[in-house]
Amino acid sequence: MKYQSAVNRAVKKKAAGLKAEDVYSILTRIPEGKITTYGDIAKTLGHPKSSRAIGRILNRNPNPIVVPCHRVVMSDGRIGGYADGQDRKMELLAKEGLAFKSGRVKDFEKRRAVLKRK
DNA sequence: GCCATGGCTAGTA
DNA sequence: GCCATGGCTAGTA
Repeated sequence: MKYQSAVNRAVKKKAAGLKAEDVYSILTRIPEGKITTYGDIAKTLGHPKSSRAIGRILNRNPNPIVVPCHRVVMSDGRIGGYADGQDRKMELLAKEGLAFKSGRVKDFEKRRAVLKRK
């Protein structure tokens, strides 16, 4: 996969510039009891294909106290990852009033926050 | 290469 | 399931 990575690099170079700070900034405005998705954050920041990169950024969340990254789940309502484990993530969400059904957030659509850039 | 994703398709029941 | 994506780091030279 040599040719592909060359192509990828070219494409990446064009798109570049996803700031961790912008990601955290959006997160701090998601209220308790609401959630969003990796993809929604990516789109809001103008990088519709960078959902996975968002996950990587959240993984190194420097300050879990002020940045509630447990409120970010997958696009299909599944829990998604968490540095301290999925169980911990669900525990926190439950505490904020969320419920789960077969591995997914219950009433997923109703729980989605509307994101605004800055 | 690895990954806290997502979207789309084939293939089963 | 498959694979494109993009940010990042370990590990080689």
